[in-house]
Amino acid sequence: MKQDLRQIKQKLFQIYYQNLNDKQKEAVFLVKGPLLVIAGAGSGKTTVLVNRISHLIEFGNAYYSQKEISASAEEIAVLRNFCDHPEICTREILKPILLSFADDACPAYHILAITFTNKAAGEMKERLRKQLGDRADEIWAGTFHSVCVRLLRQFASYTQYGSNFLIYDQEDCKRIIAAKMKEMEIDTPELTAKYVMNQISNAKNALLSPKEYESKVQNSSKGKVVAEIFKSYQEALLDANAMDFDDLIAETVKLLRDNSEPLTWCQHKFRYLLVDEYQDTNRAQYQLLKLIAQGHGNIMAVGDDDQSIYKFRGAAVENILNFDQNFADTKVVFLEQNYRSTKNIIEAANAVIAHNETRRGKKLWCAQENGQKVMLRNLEDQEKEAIYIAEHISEAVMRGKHRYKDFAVLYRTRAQSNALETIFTKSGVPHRLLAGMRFYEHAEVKDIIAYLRAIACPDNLACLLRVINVPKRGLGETAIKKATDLAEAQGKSFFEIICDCTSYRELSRNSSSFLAFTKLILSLREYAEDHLPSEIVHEVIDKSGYMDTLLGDENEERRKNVNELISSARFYEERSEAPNLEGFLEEIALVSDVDNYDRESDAVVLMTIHAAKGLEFPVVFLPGVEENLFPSAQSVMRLSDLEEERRLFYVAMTRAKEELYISFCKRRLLFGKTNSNRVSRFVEELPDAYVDAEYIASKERSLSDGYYFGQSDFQEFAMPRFSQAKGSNFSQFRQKDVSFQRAGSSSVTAAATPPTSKKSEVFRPGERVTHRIFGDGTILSAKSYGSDTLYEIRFDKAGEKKLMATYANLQKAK
DNA sequence: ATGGGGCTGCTTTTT
DNA sequence: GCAGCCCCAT
Repeated sequence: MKQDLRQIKQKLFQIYYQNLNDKQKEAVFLVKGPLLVIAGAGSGKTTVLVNRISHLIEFGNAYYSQKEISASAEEIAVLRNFCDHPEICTREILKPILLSFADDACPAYHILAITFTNKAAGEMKERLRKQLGDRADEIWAGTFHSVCVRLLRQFASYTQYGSNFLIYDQEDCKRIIAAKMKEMEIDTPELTAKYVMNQISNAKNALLSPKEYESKVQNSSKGKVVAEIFKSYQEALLDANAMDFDDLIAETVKLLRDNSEPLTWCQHKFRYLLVDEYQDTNRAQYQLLKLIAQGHGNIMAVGDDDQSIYKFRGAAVENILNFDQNFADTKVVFLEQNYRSTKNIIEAANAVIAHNETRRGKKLWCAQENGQKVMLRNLEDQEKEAIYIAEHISEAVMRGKHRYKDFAVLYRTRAQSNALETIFTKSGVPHRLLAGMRFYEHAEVKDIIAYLRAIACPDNLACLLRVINVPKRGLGETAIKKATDLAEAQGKSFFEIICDCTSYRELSRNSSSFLAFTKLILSLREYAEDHLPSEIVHEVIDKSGYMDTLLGDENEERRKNVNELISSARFYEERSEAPNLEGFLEEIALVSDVDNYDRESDAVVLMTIHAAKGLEFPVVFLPGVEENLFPSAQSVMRLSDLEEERRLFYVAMTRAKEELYISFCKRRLLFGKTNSNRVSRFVEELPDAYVDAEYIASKERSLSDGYYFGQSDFQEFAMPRFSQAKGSNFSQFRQKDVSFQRAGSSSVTAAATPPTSKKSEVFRPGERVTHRIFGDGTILSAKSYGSDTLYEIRFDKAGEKKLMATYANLQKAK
């Protein structure tokens, strides 16, 4: 009987979550102990995370609980009846019953959910709020960095830092490193600030202190120099009471590793851990999770080893590959059903990623129809490629098949966006370029923020130095050097010294400039005491003289960005209970970008593949799929790098829901040089069965100079693009590609012989014709354009169109 | 102290 | 092809 009741309980939970598939349910029900969820692209992992959290809060371990359940025979009969008739079970009916099975339900404030982006955290909170109401706000949901900041401020007394420490971004850090290197007179050309910064970041990810790092690199002269820079860099940060992004994690690990009180606090506070995008965690982040999960072991990691594309930033794929070794008694659930894409796309992506050796091994499947094959296209150069994409989009929009916002163009490097943007603008295709530059990285924005920081903490040298001569106040390098030297010698802060500059003979020459600056900062600080952040920004621009640098037509973009900053301050003020400058600065330190991807606006999206991770689009274009570009030239030397490129390609492919267009060029202008690259090896890995390799090499008649009309005409001259598909299969395409390689760049066009396009038949007004895409129609007019003819045709279904005869490929209607 | 001119060197970047 | 850096002339 008991056994029976347990089965009934489980069956009822199965019904309650009938919108999830079996694997997803498994990931929701297995709440105790370590769980690894390998979630393929488009497999509904956010749904799983959200449902798991609300399940934890409402039912705890109810599903697998061995807890005694008491029920009368009557009650059991009722429940059994529900089991037999799932169709009558609404969630409202089931919920009170299931609540009576709850075991060890977990209050929301005992749950820690970690994501990688603020956006992901926001989306998760949003969905949780829908399911749980206000309770959702008690969940600790945030990025690794924001969670660490919270802990570090709370337990600052255990660290070397004050609780109001600053967070330096990469640019701040690079400046400091570059300055230190200059100071140390390092002139080894291969030791760039960038390289050193990377080394230091790696060391911090490996939780090495400057000292430990030094002893590790004893037998490398380069390493020894880096160790020196690392040491003085770390001292500079500590002096300024500042941490870089890597410190936020590493310092938290140290805090919990070396102090039992904060550790115990965390372990009691966070009874359940959930980590999203686990494949992107680094070694320090793993250590952090390990520390917190120690004891209860309730950690759930969701991720996809095949989508690990941030190794260059320190992500350790091993974390997800070895999760079951790192956490004892791990259960693993594979989410392999893809709800996003059609079969051809999924199968093609599966085939490509199967070439990777270092992976768990997973095969996506989908219940959707085959859909269109993956379209492959070869073009002359990046401009023709961009025109091809623009045209295709225009035509599809014109035919009413898609809207602009259904399209995404994803590329490997940002440099590729130029050609695309230019052509899109010329041809009137509405588009938005994503992440051109991150908002908070614009110099004008950073300048103003530095002012704000200088106001909030006038003893912070870096902020003062950034703004002391912006706009120009006649305080150059030498004047500043004198003041910093004095500060050091006197054991006073830089700000104190320059306030008191009349007392020092060395500073007398610049004393009026120094005083003007200190007066400015002091008055701004006074102003800040009783004004809102947005007002302070205004005041800063007004009183500092920064306004002058924003005037004029050429500075429109800068003005826009400053206004954007003011808007974000206002936005912060609206949401915050007690808005103040410190709060605003805290918020923007960990938010790199105003999330400006507006799904609603009807425009084609252009972005890097990295930026597209996690997103999906009905139609995806992947331009520039060529050797040396994708995979990038630097990545082909090492297998692990090449495999990361393949994962990137896999991520790109799996963004597409319905249609995927891959293209590559015969010639490509990159870094001011024209190259001829072979088609990417990844394309060769696509099985013929899923690919439509229409190969219209130099038959870019449509793309020849004569074709390209101005903005408004452009969309009118539609033409079928895939009319030559018959008879050109993929293998054939490969052969042609080889011959092109041998021919060299001079005879590119010659080697790539187009399929012969026979001269079109001539039609007269009134005649019935058939078009491959638009179907049957009647010719309205025929005008001669040089050697070609422009038809006006009224199609029965597609409406009136203007088409050029040679491109339209019209047939006499039957 | 500052601005212009030549030189280099270049992926990807959730925080 | 262009941005960011360094050096030199003002």
